[in-house]
Amino acid sequence: MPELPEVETVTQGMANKLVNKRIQSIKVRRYDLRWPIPKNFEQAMQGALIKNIKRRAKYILIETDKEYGMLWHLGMSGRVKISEHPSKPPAYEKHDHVQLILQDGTWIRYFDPRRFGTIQLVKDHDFVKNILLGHLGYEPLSPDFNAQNLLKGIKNRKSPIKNLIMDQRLVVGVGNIYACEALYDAGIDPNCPGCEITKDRADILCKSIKKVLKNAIRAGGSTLKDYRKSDGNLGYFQYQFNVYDQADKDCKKCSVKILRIMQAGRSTFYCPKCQK
DNA sequence: CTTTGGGCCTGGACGC
DNA sequence: TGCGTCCAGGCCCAAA
Repeated sequence: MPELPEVETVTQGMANKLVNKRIQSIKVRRYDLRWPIPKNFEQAMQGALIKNIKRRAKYILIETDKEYGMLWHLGMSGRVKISEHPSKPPAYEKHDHVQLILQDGTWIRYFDPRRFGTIQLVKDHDFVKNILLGHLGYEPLSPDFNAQNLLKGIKNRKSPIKNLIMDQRLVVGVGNIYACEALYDAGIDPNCPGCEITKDRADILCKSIKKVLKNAIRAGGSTLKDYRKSDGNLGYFQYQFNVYDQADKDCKKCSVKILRIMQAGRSTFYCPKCQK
């Protein structure tokens, strides 16, 4: 379920546990992810010192002192398991595809049933070229993502606004859940064509996207501690959705039933009365 | 150029 | 218990 808040939470959790530690051993159990893990992955990362871990869009970038760093993407079902304390790793579970063990005994695993995610090797040059300056749009929590720039991106588009805010080329990290939640918060009909969004409403939508994502990150940060104690998974937490997956339930503001429709092959949930 | 739809995978929920 | 169908949080790519 990783959207930006989940990836941010996972990234922070990994940074806390891994930075300034050295990789002692690596095991790739399955190479055939969405894009295959390179054949030289184990050899390339063996003995690497992890220097820094950061997020860009829904990618996790792990910088090392070697020629290559790592780029992780969780796809639809990817999770990161990490030991609470340095310890011997437990038996592998099905879908544990990659394991790293650090010199202090901390272990970390990439788990992904659907294998829509990936782990790649990247050089610093690639980080910039492919990720930072690639097709990816604004980071939603940065000041660059504002009403003016949002409007510029949608004013000539006929697509529904919901699909536009999920387009990585405009703004990154907003997936199906938070697109629905942000539009509900903003009181905007997800069907509204981009070209019909006014400057004032673009400003409201921008603020709603930031608000919803920040709230989710905060929720992740607080429940993360509890959850990690139990089973070591990072970034999967309960979040109280107002509309997502709430079809036929009463809108919290007006009690009208929440609708579920399909847009570009994805489910959209919204309140037909509060969202115009 | 924009927009739509299919595909990648596995697994869980549901109806019969 | 089993079997079929639908659906799922991302993303790319071909086709219209």
